[in-house]
Amino acid sequence: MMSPSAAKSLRETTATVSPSQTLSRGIQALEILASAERPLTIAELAGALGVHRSVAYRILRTLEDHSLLVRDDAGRVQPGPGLAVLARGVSRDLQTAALPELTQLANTLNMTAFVAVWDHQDCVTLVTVEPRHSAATLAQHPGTRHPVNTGAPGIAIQSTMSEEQWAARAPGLPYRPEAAEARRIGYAASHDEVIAGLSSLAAPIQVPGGRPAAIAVVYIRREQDQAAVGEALAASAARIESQLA
Amino acid sequence: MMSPSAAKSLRETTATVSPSQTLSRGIQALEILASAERPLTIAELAGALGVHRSVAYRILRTLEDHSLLVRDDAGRVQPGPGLAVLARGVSRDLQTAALPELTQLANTLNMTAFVAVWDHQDCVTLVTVEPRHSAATLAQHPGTRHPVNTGAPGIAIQSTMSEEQWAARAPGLPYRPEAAEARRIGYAASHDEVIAGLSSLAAPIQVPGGRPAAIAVVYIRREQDQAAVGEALAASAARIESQLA
DNA sequence: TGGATTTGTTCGATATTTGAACAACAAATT
DNA sequence: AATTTGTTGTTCAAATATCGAACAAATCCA
Repeated sequence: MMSPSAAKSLRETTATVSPSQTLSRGIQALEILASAERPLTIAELAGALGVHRSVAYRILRTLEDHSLLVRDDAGRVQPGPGLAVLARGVSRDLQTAALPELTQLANTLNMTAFVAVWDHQDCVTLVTVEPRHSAATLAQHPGTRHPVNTGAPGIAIQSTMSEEQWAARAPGLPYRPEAAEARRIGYAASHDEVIAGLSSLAAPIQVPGGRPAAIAVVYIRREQDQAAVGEALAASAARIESQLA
Repeated sequence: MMSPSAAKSLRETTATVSPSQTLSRGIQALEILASAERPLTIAELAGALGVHRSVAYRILRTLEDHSLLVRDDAGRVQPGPGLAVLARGVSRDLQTAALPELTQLANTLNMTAFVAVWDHQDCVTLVTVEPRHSAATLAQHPGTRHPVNTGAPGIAIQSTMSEEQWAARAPGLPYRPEAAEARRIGYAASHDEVIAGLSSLAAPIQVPGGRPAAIAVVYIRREQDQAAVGEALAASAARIESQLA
Protein backbone atom coordinates (compact mmCIF):
# COMPACT_ATOMS: atom_id res chain seq x y z
CA MET A 1 0.00 0.00 0.00
CA MET A 2 2.38 2.56 -1.13
CA SER A 3 0.80 4.61 -3.83
CA PRO A 4 -2.53 5.91 -2.55
CA SER A 5 -3.83 6.96 -5.89
CA ALA A 6 -0.51 7.32 -7.57
CA ALA A 7 -0.49 9.38 -10.71
CA LYS A 8 1.22 6.55 -12.39
CA SER A 9 3.97 5.64 -14.72
CA LEU A 10 5.36 8.84 -16.14
CA ARG A 11 8.46 7.58 -14.39
CA GLU A 12 7.80 9.80 -11.46
CA THR A 13 10.72 11.22 -9.58
CA THR A 14 9.70 9.84 -6.23
CA ALA A 15 13.22 9.83 -4.85
CA THR A 16 12.70 7.88 -1.70
CA VAL A 17 16.07 6.27 -1.36
CA SER A 18 18.52 8.62 0.29
CA PRO A 19 21.36 9.77 -1.92
CA SER A 20 24.94 8.85 -1.14
CA GLN A 21 26.50 11.47 1.08
CA THR A 22 30.07 11.05 -0.08
CA LEU A 23 29.19 10.93 -3.75
CA SER A 24 26.99 14.01 -3.42
CA ARG A 25 29.82 15.90 -1.81
CA GLY A 26 32.25 14.86 -4.50
CA ILE A 27 29.94 16.09 -7.22
CA GLN A 28 29.26 19.25 -5.29
CA ALA A 29 33.00 19.81 -5.15
CA LEU A 30 33.17 19.56 -8.93
CA GLU A 31 30.29 21.98 -9.30
CA ILE A 32 31.97 24.48 -7.02
CA LEU A 33 35.21 24.21 -8.95
CA ALA A 34 33.47 24.55 -12.30
CA SER A 35 31.88 27.81 -11.32
CA ALA A 36 34.89 29.17 -9.45
CA GLU A 37 36.86 31.85 -11.21
CA ARG A 38 40.25 30.77 -9.90
CA PRO A 39 41.92 27.69 -8.42
CA LEU A 40 40.87 27.04 -4.81
CA THR A 41 42.85 25.92 -1.81
CA ILE A 42 41.73 22.79 -0.06
CA ALA A 43 40.61 24.84 2.92
CA GLU A 44 38.47 27.04 0.70
CA LEU A 45 36.89 24.01 -0.91
CA ALA A 46 36.22 22.44 2.47
CA GLY A 47 34.59 25.64 3.62
CA ALA A 48 32.40 25.84 0.55
CA LEU A 49 31.38 22.21 1.00
CA GLY A 50 30.78 22.65 4.71
CA VAL A 51 32.91 19.66 5.65
CA HIS A 52 36.03 19.08 7.65
CA ARG A 53 39.25 19.74 5.82
CA SER A 54 40.34 16.13 6.02
CA VAL A 55 37.09 15.04 4.42
CA ALA A 56 37.62 17.44 1.56
CA TYR A 57 41.13 16.12 1.25
CA ARG A 58 39.98 12.55 0.75
CA ILE A 59 37.36 13.55 -1.79
CA LEU A 60 39.88 15.64 -3.64
CA ARG A 61 42.37 12.81 -3.79
CA THR A 62 39.76 10.50 -5.25
CA LEU A 63 38.73 13.00 -7.90
CA GLU A 64 42.37 13.58 -8.71
CA ASP A 65 42.90 9.85 -9.28
CA HIS A 66 40.38 10.05 -12.11
CA SER A 67 41.72 13.30 -13.60
CA LEU A 68 38.48 15.07 -12.79
CA LEU A 69 40.55 17.56 -10.85
CA VAL A 70 44.11 18.79 -11.14
CA ARG A 71 46.30 20.87 -8.88
CA ASP A 72 48.66 23.68 -9.69
CA ASP A 73 52.17 24.01 -8.35
CA ALA A 74 50.90 25.54 -5.11
CA GLY A 75 48.47 22.67 -4.54
CA ARG A 76 45.33 24.60 -5.44
CA VAL A 77 42.66 22.63 -7.23
CA GLN A 78 40.77 23.19 -10.47
CA PRO A 79 38.67 21.09 -12.89
CA GLY A 80 40.59 18.38 -14.74
CA PRO A 81 40.62 17.02 -18.28
CA GLY A 82 38.79 13.84 -17.31
CA LEU A 83 35.61 15.89 -17.24
CA ALA A 84 35.98 16.63 -20.94
CA VAL A 85 36.24 12.91 -21.61
CA LEU A 86 33.06 12.20 -19.65
CA ALA A 87 31.23 15.04 -21.37
CA ARG A 88 32.01 13.51 -24.74
CA GLY A 89 29.50 10.77 -23.92
CA VAL A 90 26.59 13.18 -23.46
CA SER A 91 24.19 12.67 -26.36
CA ARG A 92 27.10 11.54 -28.45
CA ASP A 93 24.99 10.62 -31.46
CA LEU A 94 23.34 14.02 -31.40
CA GLN A 95 26.70 15.74 -31.14
CA THR A 96 28.18 13.97 -34.13
CA ALA A 97 25.04 14.27 -36.24
CA ALA A 98 24.72 17.97 -35.48
CA LEU A 99 28.30 19.09 -36.09
CA PRO A 100 28.28 19.16 -39.90
CA GLU A 101 24.88 20.85 -39.92
CA LEU A 102 26.14 23.48 -37.51
CA THR A 103 29.23 24.28 -39.58
CA GLN A 104 27.07 24.53 -42.64
CA LEU A 105 24.61 26.88 -40.97
CA ALA A 106 27.23 29.03 -39.26
CA ASN A 107 29.13 29.68 -42.45
CA THR A 108 26.30 30.12 -44.91
CA LEU A 109 24.36 32.39 -42.55
CA ASN A 110 27.36 33.99 -40.86
CA MET A 111 25.85 33.40 -37.41
CA THR A 112 26.81 31.48 -34.30
CA ALA A 113 25.05 28.10 -34.44
CA PHE A 114 24.58 25.71 -31.53
CA VAL A 115 22.70 22.71 -30.19
CA ALA A 116 21.20 22.66 -26.70
CA VAL A 117 19.36 20.00 -24.69
CA TRP A 118 16.68 20.43 -22.09
CA ASP A 119 17.67 19.87 -18.45
CA HIS A 120 15.17 20.66 -15.71
CA GLN A 121 14.84 24.46 -15.65
CA ASP A 122 17.54 25.06 -18.22
CA CYS A 123 18.83 24.43 -21.67
CA VAL A 124 22.43 23.25 -21.76
CA THR A 125 24.50 24.08 -24.82
CA LEU A 126 26.33 21.02 -26.14
CA VAL A 127 28.08 22.03 -29.37
CA THR A 128 28.65 25.43 -30.92
CA VAL A 129 30.16 26.59 -34.18
CA GLU A 130 31.28 30.16 -34.76
CA PRO A 131 31.20 31.65 -38.25
CA ARG A 132 34.43 32.41 -40.11
CA HIS A 133 34.83 36.02 -39.07
CA SER A 134 33.32 36.25 -35.64
CA ALA A 135 34.43 39.51 -34.13
CA ALA A 136 33.17 38.83 -30.65
CA THR A 137 31.99 35.35 -29.77
CA LEU A 138 28.37 35.41 -28.78
CA ALA A 139 28.98 33.63 -25.51
CA GLN A 140 27.33 30.32 -26.28
CA HIS A 141 30.13 27.99 -25.28
CA PRO A 142 29.39 24.33 -24.66
CA GLY A 143 28.33 23.76 -21.08
CA THR A 144 26.47 27.04 -20.79
CA ARG A 145 23.20 26.91 -18.86
CA HIS A 146 20.33 29.03 -20.00
CA PRO A 147 16.82 29.26 -18.49
CA VAL A 148 14.48 27.20 -20.64
CA ASN A 149 11.96 30.02 -20.49
CA THR A 150 14.31 32.47 -22.13
CA GLY A 151 15.31 32.37 -25.76
CA ALA A 152 14.32 30.48 -28.85
CA PRO A 153 15.55 26.97 -27.96
CA GLY A 154 13.16 26.73 -25.03
CA ILE A 155 10.20 27.77 -27.15
CA ALA A 156 11.19 25.27 -29.81
CA ILE A 157 11.30 22.49 -27.24
CA GLN A 158 7.93 23.51 -25.81
CA SER A 159 6.50 23.47 -29.33
CA THR A 160 6.91 19.70 -29.43
CA MET A 161 4.51 19.29 -26.51
CA SER A 162 0.98 20.24 -25.73
CA GLU A 163 0.39 22.51 -22.77
CA GLU A 164 -0.68 19.50 -20.69
CA GLN A 165 2.42 17.51 -21.57
CA TRP A 166 4.56 20.50 -20.66
CA ALA A 167 2.83 20.96 -17.34
CA ALA A 168 3.39 17.28 -16.57
CA ARG A 169 7.08 17.27 -17.48
CA ALA A 170 8.01 20.74 -16.24
CA PRO A 171 5.81 21.42 -13.24
CA GLY A 172 5.75 25.08 -12.26
CA LEU A 173 7.28 26.40 -15.46
CA PRO A 174 4.95 28.52 -17.59
CA TYR A 175 4.00 27.46 -21.10
CA ARG A 176 4.90 30.18 -23.55
CA PRO A 177 2.19 31.12 -26.04
CA GLU A 178 4.81 31.49 -28.78
CA ALA A 179 5.10 27.71 -28.73
CA ALA A 180 1.87 27.32 -30.67
CA GLU A 181 3.09 29.58 -33.42
CA ALA A 182 6.43 27.77 -33.45
CA ARG A 183 4.67 24.44 -33.84
CA ARG A 184 2.77 25.82 -36.83
CA ILE A 185 5.76 27.26 -38.72
CA GLY A 186 8.40 24.75 -37.58
CA TYR A 187 10.77 27.10 -35.77
CA ALA A 188 10.81 29.52 -32.83
CA ALA A 189 11.99 33.11 -32.65
CA SER A 190 13.19 35.32 -29.79
CA HIS A 191 14.22 38.96 -30.03
CA ASP A 192 15.97 41.15 -27.46
CA GLU A 193 15.12 38.63 -24.77
CA VAL A 194 18.42 37.49 -23.36
CA ILE A 195 20.48 40.47 -24.43
CA ALA A 196 19.10 43.59 -26.05
CA GLY A 197 19.98 43.69 -29.72
CA LEU A 198 20.44 39.94 -30.04
CA SER A 199 18.01 37.60 -31.76
CA SER A 200 17.84 33.84 -31.88
CA LEU A 201 15.93 31.30 -33.94
CA ALA A 202 15.59 27.62 -33.11
CA ALA A 203 14.07 24.40 -34.40
CA PRO A 204 13.30 21.38 -32.20
CA ILE A 205 15.08 18.03 -32.43
CA GLN A 206 13.48 14.90 -31.05
CA VAL A 207 16.11 12.45 -29.89
CA PRO A 208 14.83 8.88 -29.55
CA GLY A 209 15.34 7.82 -25.95
CA GLY A 210 16.94 11.16 -25.09
CA ARG A 211 16.00 14.58 -23.83
CA PRO A 212 14.29 17.04 -26.18
CA ALA A 213 16.82 19.30 -27.89
CA ALA A 214 17.01 22.19 -30.35
CA ILE A 215 19.30 23.56 -33.03
CA ALA A 216 19.61 27.33 -32.99
CA VAL A 217 21.38 30.39 -34.33
CA VAL A 218 22.04 33.66 -32.58
CA TYR A 219 22.82 36.92 -34.37
CA ILE A 220 22.83 40.67 -34.04
CA ARG A 221 19.38 41.91 -34.84
CA ARG A 222 19.16 43.05 -38.42
CA GLU A 223 16.53 42.94 -41.10
CA GLN A 224 17.17 39.38 -42.08
CA ASP A 225 14.85 37.13 -43.92
CA GLN A 226 13.75 35.44 -40.75
CA ALA A 227 11.56 32.87 -42.48
CA ALA A 228 14.39 31.66 -44.70
CA VAL A 229 16.72 31.21 -41.77
CA GLY A 230 14.04 29.47 -39.74
CA GLU A 231 13.31 27.06 -42.52
CA ALA A 232 16.98 26.28 -42.92
CA LEU A 233 17.04 25.42 -39.21
CA ALA A 234 14.00 23.22 -39.53
CA ALA A 235 15.56 21.42 -42.47
CA SER A 236 18.75 20.83 -40.49
CA ALA A 237 16.75 19.53 -37.57
CA ALA A 238 14.92 17.12 -39.86
CA ARG A 239 18.17 15.78 -41.32
CA ILE A 240 19.62 15.30 -37.84
CA GLU A 241 16.52 13.48 -36.65
CA SER A 242 16.53 11.17 -39.64
CA GLN A 243 20.15 10.31 -38.94
CA LEU A 244 19.34 9.51 -35.31
CA ALA A 245 16.55 7.11 -36.19
CA MET B 1 67.25 28.63 -4.23
CA MET B 2 64.85 25.98 -5.19
CA SER B 3 66.25 22.53 -5.74
CA PRO B 4 69.29 22.35 -8.00
CA SER B 5 69.43 18.62 -8.28
CA ALA B 6 67.09 17.60 -5.52
CA ALA B 7 64.40 15.91 -7.59
CA LYS B 8 62.10 15.96 -4.58
CA SER B 9 59.27 18.29 -3.84
CA LEU B 10 57.82 18.33 -7.32
CA ARG B 11 54.62 17.71 -5.43
CA GLU B 12 55.12 13.98 -5.44
CA THR B 13 52.05 11.85 -5.86
CA THR B 14 52.51 9.75 -2.79
CA ALA B 15 48.83 8.86 -2.50
CA THR B 16 48.80 7.28 0.90
CA VAL B 17 45.30 8.18 2.01
CA SER B 18 42.82 5.64 0.74
CA PRO B 19 40.37 6.97 -1.84
CA SER B 20 36.69 7.13 -1.09
CA GLN B 21 35.03 3.90 -2.12
CA THR B 22 31.62 5.32 -2.89
CA LEU B 23 32.95 8.28 -4.81
CA SER B 24 35.28 6.05 -6.81
CA ARG B 25 32.41 3.85 -7.78
CA GLY B 26 30.29 6.79 -8.81
CA ILE B 27 33.02 8.12 -11.06
CA GLN B 28 33.64 4.67 -12.42
CA ALA B 29 29.96 4.47 -13.30
CA LEU B 30 30.27 7.68 -15.28
CA GLU B 31 33.35 6.38 -17.07
CA ILE B 32 31.55 3.20 -18.01
CA LEU B 33 28.58 5.13 -19.31
CA ALA B 34 30.75 7.54 -21.28
CA SER B 35 32.42 4.72 -23.15
CA ALA B 36 29.29 2.62 -23.56
CA GLU B 37 27.75 2.60 -26.99
CA ARG B 38 24.15 2.40 -25.80
CA PRO B 39 22.10 3.12 -22.68
CA LEU B 40 22.63 0.51 -19.95
CA THR B 41 20.21 -1.11 -17.56
CA ILE B 42 20.90 -0.79 -13.86
CA ALA B 43 21.74 -4.45 -13.67
CA GLU B 44 24.28 -4.10 -16.47
CA LEU B 45 25.87 -1.15 -14.75
CA ALA B 46 25.98 -3.00 -11.44
CA GLY B 47 27.65 -5.92 -13.15
CA ALA B 48 30.24 -3.71 -14.81
CA LEU B 49 30.96 -2.03 -11.48
CA GLY B 50 31.09 -5.31 -9.61
CA VAL B 51 28.65 -4.18 -6.95
CA HIS B 52 25.25 -5.27 -5.76
CA ARG B 53 22.36 -3.95 -7.75
CA SER B 54 20.98 -1.95 -4.87
CA VAL B 55 24.33 -0.21 -4.44
CA ALA B 56 24.36 0.73 -8.09
CA TYR B 57 20.83 1.98 -7.67
CA ARG B 58 21.78 4.41 -4.92
CA ILE B 59 24.79 5.70 -6.86
CA LEU B 60 22.67 6.13 -9.94
CA ARG B 61 20.05 8.09 -8.06
CA THR B 62 22.67 10.44 -6.68
CA LEU B 63 24.20 11.06 -10.09
CA GLU B 64 20.76 11.64 -11.51
CA ASP B 65 20.07 14.30 -8.88
CA HIS B 66 22.93 16.31 -10.34
CA SER B 67 22.02 15.71 -14.01
CA LEU B 68 25.24 13.80 -14.54
CA LEU B 69 23.10 10.92 -15.72
CA VAL B 70 19.69 10.68 -17.37
CA ARG B 71 17.36 7.79 -18.02
CA ASP B 72 15.33 6.96 -21.07
CA ASP B 73 11.69 5.88 -21.03
CA ALA B 74 12.64 2.31 -20.25
CA GLY B 75 14.76 3.34 -17.30
CA ARG B 76 18.12 2.75 -18.96
CA VAL B 77 20.88 5.17 -18.03
CA GLN B 78 23.21 7.35 -20.10
CA PRO B 79 25.47 10.36 -19.51
CA GLY B 80 23.62 13.57 -18.62
CA PRO B 81 23.98 17.25 -19.55
CA GLY B 82 25.44 18.20 -16.18
CA LEU B 83 28.72 16.72 -17.39
CA ALA B 84 28.90 19.31 -20.15
CA VAL B 85 28.47 22.04 -17.56
CA LEU B 86 31.30 20.65 -15.44
CA ALA B 87 33.55 20.27 -18.48
CA ARG B 88 33.12 23.94 -19.28
CA GLY B 89 35.28 24.69 -16.25
CA VAL B 90 38.27 22.72 -17.55
CA SER B 91 41.02 25.21 -18.46
CA ARG B 92 38.35 27.77 -19.15
CA ASP B 93 40.77 30.60 -19.83
CA LEU B 94 42.62 28.46 -22.32
CA GLN B 95 39.39 27.47 -24.03
CA THR B 96 38.20 31.04 -24.51
CA ALA B 97 41.60 32.35 -25.52
CA ALA B 98 42.07 29.55 -28.04
CA LEU B 99 38.70 29.66 -29.77
CA PRO B 100 39.24 32.71 -32.02
CA GLU B 101 42.71 31.49 -32.93
CA LEU B 102 41.34 28.09 -33.86
CA THR B 103 38.60 29.51 -36.10
CA GLN B 104 41.18 31.72 -37.76
CA LEU B 105 43.55 28.80 -38.39
CA ALA B 106 40.89 26.34 -39.49
CA ASN B 107 39.48 28.67 -42.10
CA THR B 108 42.63 30.21 -43.48
CA LEU B 109 44.40 26.86 -43.70
CA ASN B 110 41.32 24.77 -44.43
CA MET B 111 42.30 22.21 -41.79
CA THR B 112 40.80 20.86 -38.58
CA ALA B 113 42.33 22.83 -35.70
CA PHE B 114 42.24 21.84 -32.02
CA VAL B 115 43.71 22.37 -28.58
CA ALA B 116 44.73 19.47 -26.35
CA VAL B 117 46.08 19.28 -22.81
CA TRP B 118 48.42 16.73 -21.32
CA ASP B 119 46.90 14.19 -18.92
CA HIS B 120 49.08 11.33 -17.64
CA GLN B 121 49.65 9.07 -20.64
CA ASP B 122 47.37 10.97 -22.96
CA CYS B 123 46.51 14.22 -24.59
CA VAL B 124 42.88 15.21 -24.17
CA THR B 125 41.29 17.34 -26.86
CA LEU B 126 39.45 20.33 -25.37
CA VAL B 127 38.22 22.47 -28.29
CA THR B 128 38.11 21.78 -32.00
CA VAL B 129 37.13 23.84 -35.01
CA GLU B 130 36.36 22.31 -38.37
CA PRO B 131 37.02 24.27 -41.57
CA ARG B 132 34.14 25.57 -43.70
CA HIS B 133 33.85 22.64 -46.05
CA SER B 134 34.89 19.63 -44.06
CA ALA B 135 33.83 16.58 -45.99
CA ALA B 136 34.53 14.08 -43.26
CA THR B 137 35.33 15.31 -39.79
CA LEU B 138 38.79 14.22 -38.79
CA ALA B 139 37.61 12.65 -35.57
CA GLN B 140 39.13 15.10 -33.13
CA HIS B 141 36.07 15.82 -31.05
CA PRO B 142 36.45 17.41 -27.63
CA GLY B 143 36.99 14.77 -24.98
CA THR B 144 39.02 12.48 -27.23
CA ARG B 145 41.99 10.77 -25.58
CA HIS B 146 45.13 10.27 -27.56
CA PRO B 147 48.42 8.70 -26.40
CA VAL B 148 50.88 11.47 -25.64
CA ASN B 149 53.56 9.54 -27.51
CA THR B 150 51.63 9.59 -30.75
CA GLY B 151 51.11 12.66 -32.88
CA ALA B 152 52.37 16.19 -32.98
CA PRO B 153 50.78 17.59 -29.79
CA GLY B 154 52.74 15.19 -27.61
CA ILE B 155 56.02 16.11 -29.27
CA ALA B 156 55.21 19.79 -28.89
CA ILE B 157 54.56 19.33 -25.18
CA GLN B 158 57.78 17.36 -24.75
CA SER B 159 59.66 20.14 -26.52
CA THR B 160 58.99 22.45 -23.59
CA MET B 161 60.97 20.17 -21.26
CA SER B 162 64.42 18.75 -21.10
CA GLU B 163 64.79 15.01 -21.18
CA GLU B 164 65.34 14.99 -17.40
CA GLN B 165 62.26 17.06 -16.70
CA TRP B 166 60.22 14.75 -18.91
CA ALA B 167 61.53 11.67 -17.15
CA ALA B 168 60.60 13.23 -13.81
CA ARG B 169 57.10 14.22 -14.81
CA ALA B 170 56.25 11.25 -17.04
CA PRO B 171 58.07 8.27 -15.58
CA GLY B 172 58.23 5.35 -17.97
CA LEU B 173 57.26 7.27 -21.07
CA PRO B 174 60.01 7.60 -23.68
CA TYR B 175 61.35 10.99 -24.71
CA ARG B 176 60.98 11.46 -28.44
CA PRO B 177 64.05 12.77 -30.25
CA GLU B 178 61.84 14.92 -32.49
CA ALA B 179 61.27 17.10 -29.42
CA ALA B 180 64.71 18.67 -29.76
CA GLU B 181 64.01 19.68 -33.34
CA ALA B 182 60.59 20.97 -32.34
CA ARG B 183 62.12 23.12 -29.64
CA ARG B 184 64.50 24.61 -32.18
CA ILE B 185 61.92 25.49 -34.84
CA GLY B 186 58.98 26.22 -32.54
CA TYR B 187 56.57 23.53 -33.73
CA ALA B 188 56.29 19.74 -34.00
CA ALA B 189 55.36 17.57 -36.98
CA SER B 190 53.95 14.06 -37.30
CA HIS B 191 53.24 12.19 -40.51
CA ASP B 192 51.32 8.95 -41.04
CA GLU B 193 51.63 8.19 -37.36
CA VAL B 194 48.09 7.97 -36.07
CA ILE B 195 46.40 7.23 -39.37
CA ALA B 196 48.20 6.61 -42.63
CA GLY B 197 47.80 9.59 -44.92
CA LEU B 198 47.15 12.06 -42.13
CA SER B 199 49.60 14.65 -40.89
CA SER B 200 49.52 16.92 -37.91
CA LEU B 201 51.49 19.94 -36.76
CA ALA B 202 51.46 21.39 -33.28
CA ALA B 203 52.93 24.21 -31.19
CA PRO B 204 53.18 24.13 -27.39
CA ILE B 205 51.21 26.39 -25.06
CA GLN B 206 52.40 26.99 -21.51
CA VAL B 207 49.45 27.66 -19.23
CA PRO B 208 50.42 29.36 -15.98
CA GLY B 209 49.36 27.11 -13.13
CA GLY B 210 47.91 24.57 -15.55
CA ARG B 211 48.92 21.51 -17.47
CA PRO B 212 51.09 21.85 -20.58
CA ALA B 213 48.97 22.09 -23.73
CA ALA B 214 49.30 22.41 -27.49
CA ILE B 215 47.50 23.94 -30.43
CA ALA B 216 47.46 21.74 -33.52
CA VAL B 217 46.10 21.17 -36.99
CA VAL B 218 45.44 17.88 -38.72
CA TYR B 219 45.14 17.47 -42.50
CA ILE B 220 45.35 15.05 -45.33
CA ARG B 221 48.97 14.71 -46.33
CA ARG B 222 49.75 16.93 -49.24
CA GLU B 223 52.69 18.98 -50.38
CA GLN B 224 51.91 21.91 -48.14
CA ASP B 225 54.33 24.54 -47.04
CA GLN B 226 54.85 22.90 -43.70
CA ALA B 227 57.09 25.64 -42.33
CA ALA B 228 54.50 28.35 -42.99
CA VAL B 229 51.76 26.39 -41.26
CA GLY B 230 54.01 25.57 -38.33
CA GLU B 231 54.96 29.19 -37.88
CA ALA B 232 51.32 30.22 -37.97
CA LEU B 233 50.70 27.72 -35.17
CA ALA B 234 53.61 29.05 -33.15
CA ALA B 235 52.32 32.58 -33.59
CA SER B 236 48.85 31.53 -32.42
CA ALA B 237 50.35 29.79 -29.42
CA ALA B 238 52.30 32.93 -28.53
CA ARG B 239 49.20 35.10 -28.73
CA ILE B 240 47.26 32.67 -26.54
CA GLU B 241 50.05 32.56 -23.98
CA SER B 242 50.27 36.32 -23.80
CA GLN B 243 46.54 36.49 -23.20
CA LEU B 244 46.80 33.98 -20.37
CA ALA B 245 49.52 35.87 -18.58
C1' DT C 1 65.52 33.24 10.16
C1' DG C 2 61.71 32.64 12.47
C1' DG C 3 56.50 32.29 12.68
C1' DA C 4 52.33 31.75 10.33
C1' DT C 5 49.79 29.16 7.03
C1' DT C 6 48.72 25.24 4.55
C1' DT C 7 49.12 20.39 3.25
C1' DG C 8 49.26 15.60 4.52
C1' DT C 9 48.73 11.48 8.03
C1' DT C 10 46.89 8.61 11.63
C1' DC C 11 43.23 6.38 14.35
C1' DG C 12 39.15 5.38 17.36
C1' DA C 13 33.97 6.31 17.31
C1' DT C 14 30.00 6.35 14.71
C1' DA C 15 27.14 7.40 11.05
C1' DT C 16 26.95 5.79 6.36
C1' DT C 17 26.84 2.34 3.35
C1' DT C 18 26.03 -2.34 2.21
C1' DG C 19 23.48 -6.42 0.34
C1' DA C 20 19.86 -9.84 0.97
C1' DA C 21 15.11 -10.42 0.74
C1' DC C 22 10.82 -8.61 -0.78
C1' DA C 23 7.25 -5.98 -3.53
C1' DA C 24 5.53 -3.99 -7.78
C1' DC C 25 5.31 -3.59 -12.42
C1' DA C 26 5.87 -4.59 -17.56
C1' DA C 27 6.52 -7.44 -21.36
C1' DA C 28 6.92 -11.76 -23.48
C1' DT C 29 5.35 -16.56 -23.47
C1' DT C 30 2.35 -20.42 -23.42
C1' DA D 1 -5.85 -15.06 -19.58
C1' DA D 2 -2.57 -16.88 -16.64
C1' DT D 3 2.44 -17.70 -16.11
C1' DT D 4 7.01 -16.75 -16.69
C1' DT D 5 10.83 -13.77 -16.98
C1' DG D 6 12.88 -9.63 -16.74
C1' DT D 7 13.09 -5.39 -14.89
C1' DT D 8 13.00 -1.32 -11.14
C1' DG D 9 12.31 0.27 -6.51
C1' DT D 10 12.09 -0.36 -1.10
C1' DT D 11 13.33 -1.81 3.47
C1' DC D 12 16.37 -2.98 7.46
C1' DA D 13 20.01 -5.05 10.49
C1' DA D 14 24.94 -5.78 10.06
C1' DA D 15 29.42 -4.40 8.62
C1' DT D 16 32.63 -1.13 7.44
C1' DA D 17 33.89 2.98 5.26
C1' DT D 18 33.81 7.55 6.52
C1' DC D 19 34.32 11.25 9.76
C1' DG D 20 36.91 14.71 12.39
C1' DA D 21 40.23 15.81 16.01
C1' DA D 22 44.90 16.00 16.93
C1' DC D 23 49.35 15.64 15.13
C1' DA D 24 53.51 16.03 11.75
C1' DA D 25 55.60 18.11 7.93
C1' DA D 26 56.09 20.94 4.42
C1' DT D 27 55.80 25.70 2.44
C1' DC D 28 55.27 30.60 2.30
C1' DC D 29 56.24 35.28 3.74
C1' DA D 30 57.84 39.14 6.11
